[in-house]
Parts: sequence; structure tokens; C-alpha cells
Amino acid sequence: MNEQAKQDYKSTLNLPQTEFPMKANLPQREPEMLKFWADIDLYKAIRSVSKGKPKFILHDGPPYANGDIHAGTAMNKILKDIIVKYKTMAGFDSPYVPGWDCHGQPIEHNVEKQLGEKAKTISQVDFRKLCQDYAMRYVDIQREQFMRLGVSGDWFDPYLTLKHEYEATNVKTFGELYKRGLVYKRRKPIHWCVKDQTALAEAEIEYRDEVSPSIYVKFPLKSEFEPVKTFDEPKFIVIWTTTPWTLPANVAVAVHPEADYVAIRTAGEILIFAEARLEVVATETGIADYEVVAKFKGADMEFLKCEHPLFSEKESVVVLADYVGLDTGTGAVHTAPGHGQEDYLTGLKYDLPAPMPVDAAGHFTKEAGQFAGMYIIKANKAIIEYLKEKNLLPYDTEIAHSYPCCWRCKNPVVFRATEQWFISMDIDDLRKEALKSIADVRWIPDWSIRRINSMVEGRPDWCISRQRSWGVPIPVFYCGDCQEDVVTEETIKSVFELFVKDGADAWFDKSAEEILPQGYTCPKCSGKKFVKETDILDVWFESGVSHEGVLKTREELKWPADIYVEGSDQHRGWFQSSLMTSVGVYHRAPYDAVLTHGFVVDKDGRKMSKSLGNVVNPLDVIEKSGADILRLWVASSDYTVDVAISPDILKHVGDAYRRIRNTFRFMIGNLFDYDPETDAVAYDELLELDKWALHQMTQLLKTVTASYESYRFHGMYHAVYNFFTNELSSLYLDILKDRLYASAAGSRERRAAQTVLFEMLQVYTGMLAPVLAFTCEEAWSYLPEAVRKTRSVHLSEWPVLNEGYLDAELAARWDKILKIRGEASKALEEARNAKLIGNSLEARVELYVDGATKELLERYESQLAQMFIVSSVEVDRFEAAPAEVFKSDVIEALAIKVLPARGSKCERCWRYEDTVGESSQHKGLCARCAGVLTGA
RNA sequence: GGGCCUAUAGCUCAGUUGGUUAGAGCGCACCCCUGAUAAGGGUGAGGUGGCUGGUUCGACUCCAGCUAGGCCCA
Repeated sequence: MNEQAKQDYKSTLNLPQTEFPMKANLPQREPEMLKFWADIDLYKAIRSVSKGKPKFILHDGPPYANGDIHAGTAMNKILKDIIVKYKTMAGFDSPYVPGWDCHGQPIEHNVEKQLGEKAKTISQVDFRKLCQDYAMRYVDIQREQFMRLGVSGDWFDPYLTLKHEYEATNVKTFGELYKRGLVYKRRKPIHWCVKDQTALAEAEIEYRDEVSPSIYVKFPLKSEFEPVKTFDEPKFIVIWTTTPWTLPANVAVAVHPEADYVAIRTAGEILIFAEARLEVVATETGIADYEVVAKFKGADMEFLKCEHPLFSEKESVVVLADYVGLDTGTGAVHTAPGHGQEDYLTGLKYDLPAPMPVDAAGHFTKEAGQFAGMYIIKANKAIIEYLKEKNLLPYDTEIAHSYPCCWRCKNPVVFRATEQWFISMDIDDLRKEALKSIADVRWIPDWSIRRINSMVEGRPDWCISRQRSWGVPIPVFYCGDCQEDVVTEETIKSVFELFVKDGADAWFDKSAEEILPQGYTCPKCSGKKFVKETDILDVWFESGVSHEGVLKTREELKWPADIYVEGSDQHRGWFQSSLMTSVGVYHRAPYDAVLTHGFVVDKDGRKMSKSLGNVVNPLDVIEKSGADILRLWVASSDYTVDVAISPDILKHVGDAYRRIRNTFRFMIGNLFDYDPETDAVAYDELLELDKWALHQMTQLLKTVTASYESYRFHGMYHAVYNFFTNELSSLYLDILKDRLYASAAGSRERRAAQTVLFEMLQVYTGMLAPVLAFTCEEAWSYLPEAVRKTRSVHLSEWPVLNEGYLDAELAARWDKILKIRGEASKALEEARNAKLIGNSLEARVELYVDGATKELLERYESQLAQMFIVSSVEVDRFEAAPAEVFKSDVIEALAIKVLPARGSKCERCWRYEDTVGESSQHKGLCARCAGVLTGA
């Protein structure tokens, strides 16, 4: 037989044919798919086929409209999209309305930087306009990027916190909370630049090296204190500070409750400070001669009263605080609630006043007595002098340390208490109500509830005011006559309506009288003049009302949401701000479930940072490999903990992707001549192996569905990937090749295989569509048009679980046969290594086995060669096994002998057959192949 | 410093109420095939279970401490 004839036989085979490319080329193909989705308006089409189905609402947490998306935001949106796509296919109407957080300090800051000097002269309204442009620019950029990920949603009608209606929502909710009595005003220290006379956010502070005074101050002890009461000398508690100018605002001295403190007697006085600081303090103050006369715990000193070192008529009380350290100072900390964050919290705990003797420009007020009018930094000297005179200053030097400074003018920043608005956690039991509501929510994973609980339990009142421009104003008026703040249903209604109509800009544009109803008078004093509040709301308040501004206002949505899906940092952020505004107004959470994911980190579990050089940019991944690779990476990872990404990890995901893609391609290629209308084979007519495959497929579908239902996507990823590798590629599809290629095109056995492949292709593209959004759509487009009931896989329904495909007995039988196949392949490998065979078709296999297994194998003896992909399989008794055989160590009493195949190689199907040569027309072929060609 | 969380083969993940030699797929090595071909098949080698103690007849699994890392506070 010459080469030409061999070629001819190849052409008689039914080899796969398809245009479905092996090489994915996703960076090019995905944009085409996006265009297709845009052309058919997929999102709208999904809405229309979902109409009337039960709702499943995943409410989007708004990312900040600044910068490009990063790996974390990409993962978040992909996770949400997987859920929404799955729920949609699973029979829900699941509209997804993405949102953006558009107000806030970072945008304001960036616009200010761009403006440079002009920032000082521009009007507030013009400035806000620039901020809006900035935010909208990034909304556009991020929209494009999210869409590129394959995330489907109402992208051209998203919710934006800067939209008029949304801004008005803040007013409504604020009004409700105010009405309930939860809103109050109180002084709280904030970062303040006395040169620019403005409040600063944390991000606007730079740390610079500064030189400050470093002094010890003696606070005269007024109370009787048991451990030292037998001594007549004057007694002092010694504190250390680097900010003498904050002493006028001192109200307390904080000590650590568990630390040891000592009283020492020296030169006619008793000094009290931490034992751990004894040597250092003694050295620094030059006390050579002293005697420790008492030792006690910090807790013993609680509530002792001292005389204020600057104002003898005032008192300073000893309080306990865990943050008091013993590495520096004296272990006794000067506490001024108006000048420090920790001091402030301690003040709240002890119900201390928070005097603020410093004005906006950094000058002492008359509250500071003899220091009134002095600039605070300069006052340091005067205060030190005064303390020296009173002999209350045993130590006085300078220290260089890093100190917070203003990003703009580089001058030191001070903490200064100013009036702020708060939402109380406890006035009307908001905290208790929130904790109760938390218990009614499903938190995934389950540790999530512990986290939110402990945070809500321990959180301070919510400070909702900011001294800023780019945001929603706090809708409060002050009476020009009685100074009372005025918030009534009437005022709220007028502000609400104004914002709906003209947006929050109107607040800055119009006078109080223009905003209020005509002739409005103060409910308290009937005054007619009003002043507007200048503070704006915390952006967390704004995003926290999205359930009101979005879920309750958009007809396609519902309140409460079925689920919120965000990173674990949102326990402090959005989960909580949403909870508080919702509980505050509606007495329940705005969500039924909350799903939390971890952060994206590098392969070593470290956070991504420029300095570590481990940043993976999702846009680069899309450009190089495609969004489906990113989506598969998300699905392959356990997102309940931190998720690692690296070029190496993405390479592995790419390998997995190719295996899945090629499996699709094989199925598609073998269906080129299959018409489901006419060629389908009834279940009862299928071969047993086909039924086994359908059974396995159905089991897989069960597993996969359960994984999606429990949001365990990596579980489904592993199940599918293992299935594609073990059950399909290495088993079913490999065995099927002979049947598909060599059987007569229209034969029952070939059509049976195609029937199964066709069924599988639909099920597998369907179950993977929520993850491989692009690839499954592409594969779907290769299905015969007649059976594609929908234009897009994303419009199709979740694969139907056909219980009729389940046949446990049959599956058990075949699992056993296939297990023996596994043993045979070990024996074949030994023969291959011994150069006895190459291709397994060159082998003939003898199985030596007893009992039930023997009966089973004999029952299927004629099919075994095909199953093992060898030329023949014979079964005999175990004792009949020759001496030199492969003995299984997995299956008892199983011996396998591998021999060269009998007969000759069929030039068409490559099997070795005794029947080769029997046909007069086709001398090189086996009986089966000859029959196929002659049509016998 | 505090709260919550994580730590199983190179990678991604499983590991049932503590109980025989800790599993899977990928990757890797070697081999086969060249009719899924920048594919496909087979076999095999990889783990002192972050570390240190403790409880127990027995711990990857329970307890304590430590180390490394993450989020949020301070």
C-alpha cells in the first residue's frame, strides 16, 4: 500500500471540523464580543426575558471615582458579576445597577492641586463644578474598564452620589435621623492648620521633622492618697509633654491601670510616676538623692484630684487609659480632650469637659487666662517660664521628632476641638437595634458576623460632619436671633425639594431665606433671619444611604437587597454606614445577606505596592491574556481569605483555560455533521458508556449548582476542571475517538456519541457562562442555530438537571471497569518502557481475575478493547495467570498481561485485527472499516 | 498595642465527629502518539502539614505561646 492510499483512508474518517479556534486570542476577540452584546443590547434583553421572575438584588457598593481600577476592584466586580449572571440563568430577575462614590476629599484635593494658586480665589460653586467634572471623567474611565471585564449591568444609567435625586436622599435620611433624636452636636478634635485656618483630612498631612520642647510638669496632688498619706511633704504627679501650649486645655492626667507607680521622697517633696521610668526620670531631673516610699498600681490613683499647674482654681483628675506607654515620659500623660484623639476618647469615657482656648488662627482665647492673645507656638516659652517660676518644671529640654504638618503650607498641624455633628449610637438604642438587626442577616463567611458585631459594639458615635466643599451640605439652619439650630419637617422638605431640582450646588448658591419657605420663622423665637450650616456630610453617610437612594427609588430594584458583596474592610465602612442609616430609619438592615471577600495580595501574601514591585495591573492582564483569564482566576481562588495574584499564578490559570477551551473545541469539532433534530439518539438507545457519561455529567451539574448556590466558586472550578481532565479528556473523549472517527457517519453508535457531546456542550457552556463570560458565548455561537433558542448564552437558562440520566447501578459497574482500565494502563506503561509496544493499540491485554469482577468483565468483554484503547482484551481465571505478569496493588486478585496485538494493523482505524485482509475490496482494512466503506 | 482572619506538595485547592502509608488537578520529569496537533494519552517523582510546647493510647485536626502575612482600629 502506498502513501496515496493511506491518505485516502484518512479522508474516509469523520475527523473533527470546526472554525472554533484553538488559540483564544482573547485580547482581540473579547472586544468583538462586547460589541455584539452592545449591538443586541444584552442587558436590556436580559431584563425583558427576566420580566416577572422573582427578584434577586445584588446592590453594588460604589467605588470611588478616582484612578484606574486595580486588581481588588476587578475581583470585586467579577465576583458580583458571577453571582448576577448565575442568578439570572437560575431563574431570577437580577438587575445590576452599578454605582460610584463621587464626592469627597481625595477628589477635592486633586482638583485643588491642579488649580494651584487659583484655588484660593475660585468660588465655591465653580470649585464644585471642577470637582464634578473630575468625578465624571473617572466614572467614564472606570465604566469602560468594568465593562471590559465582561461585567454586565445598567452601565449607562448607574447611580452616582452626585446626582440631584441622590443628593436629596441624604437630606431625607438626615431629617429622619434628626427627627428620631439621634443627631447631636459636640466638640471633637480635628486636624487643623492654623496658618490656612482650615480643617485637614488624614491624607492631607505630611510628617516632617520638627523640634519641640520636651518638659516634665509637676501636678500638685490635692486628694488624700492612702499610700503616701503619712508624709507631710507636698505631693506631685509628674507628667511629660512636648506641647506645653496644650496645657491650658488640660483636664486630666492619664495613667496605665496595670502599671506599677512609685512615690519617691526627695528634697522636701513627694513625686509620683511610673516605676519603669524611675532611673530615667531621676537622671534627667538630676535627683541624686531619693527614697522610694510607696509603690502602687495606676488603677489605685483613679479619680485623684490635682491642681491645674497653670490655673490654681482649676482641677485635673487622674484617669486610667490602656494606651499610656512606659517607653518614654513618666507613665503619666497630660490629657486635653480638645487637643488629641486619645485624650478625646478618654474624655468621653470619663465625661470630662473639652475646653478649647485656641481660636482658628492659633491664638489663645480669654479662656487661657494670662496667656490670652498669644500665638500658641510662641506661648510655649511663656508657659515654660511660668511653670519654672512656680517650681513645677523639674525638666526642660528639646526634642527632634516627626510631627504632622500641612501638605499645603508645611506648617505644623494642631489638634483643635471644634463643633461637629454626630449620630448617637446610644441615645435611642441605635447600637442595640443595629446589633439585633445584624443577627437577622446572613453573613458569609460566618466569622464575618463576629467582626461586624465587635465593631458595632465598640464604635464611638458617628461623626458625620466635614469642613469641606465637595459634598452634600448638612441641611441645618441656625436662627440668626436665638442661634438655635433649626431642623423641622418643613425645612427638610424645602431643602429636599431644592436638591431634587437643582442639586446640592443650590445650597452654596442661595441664601437661607431663599431656600426656606417664604416667611419661615424660628420655631423657638420666631426670628426671621437664618444662617446656613457650612459643614458637609461624611462621604460614608452618602454611600450609606444608597439603599434609600437606589434600592427604594429605582423601580427595577427592591429593598432590602438580597446581598451586598464587598471587601472585608467594609465592615467598618459601607456595611456599617448602610446598616446605621437603615436601622436608624427603618429599624432593620438594608440587606438580607452580606458576602465578604479578602484582599488581593502577591504570591507571598503581601499587599501589592510599587515599592515591592509586585503590583499586578488588571488592565495589563486584559491586554495580554484577556478578561476571561482574570475571571477564571477569580473563580479559581478562595476569596473568603486574601487572594494571591502573580504572573506565575496567571500562567497556571491560562493553562487551565486552554484545557477548557480545547475540550469545547473537540466537542464542537465532532458535531460538524450532527443535526439534533434528525440525528439525536434516544437515551435507551445509547451505549452504556454514554449513559455513564451522562450520569457523571449530571452529578457534576449537581455539584456545580450547589457550589454556585453557596457562592463557593472555587469549589465549582476544581470540580469542573478535574472533570474535564479525568472524566472527559483522558477517558470518555479519548475512548470516543474511534467511534466518532471510524464508524460510519450516520451509524447509531456515532450518533449516540454525538448526542451526548451535544448535550454536554450545552450543559458545560451553560454552567461556565457566569465565569467564562466571553468564551462560553463564543462556544455557544457554534451551536447549530436551530437549537440555540437564545442569541446569547447569557440569555439562556441554567442547564436542566435531568434525573433520568442518573443511574447509580450502571455508574458503579462502569466505575469498576474503568478502575481496571486504570490498572491496565499501568501494565501498558511497563510494556511501553520495555519497548514491547508504543501506541496502546499495538497491545493485546489479558486480564486474570476471579469472582464478581470476572463476571462483570466477561459480560462486557467485547467492549473492553475499545474502552482500554487497545486491540483486544481477553478475560481468564486468576490462577491461569502466567508467572511474569503485572499484579495490581489496588485491586485484589487482578493480574494483567500485555502482549503484542494479534493480526495486522488496519490502515484506516489503526487497530490490530485478525480480520484485516478479509475484505477483497479493501485488503488493508479490518472488517469494521471495510464494512463502513462498502456500506455493508 | 487591640479586634477579626490566614498559614497543608512549585501553584490552586480537598481533607468528614482527632484514628491505618495526608488527597486532587495543574506544573515538573520520563515515555507514547502525531487523525483534538502551538493539541491528545500514559507513568512517576514531589509534603519534618509555619514554628514551639501541651492535652491524648493517638493531632494536620483540640489548647497555649511564638513567627510571618492581611484587614480594621489605636
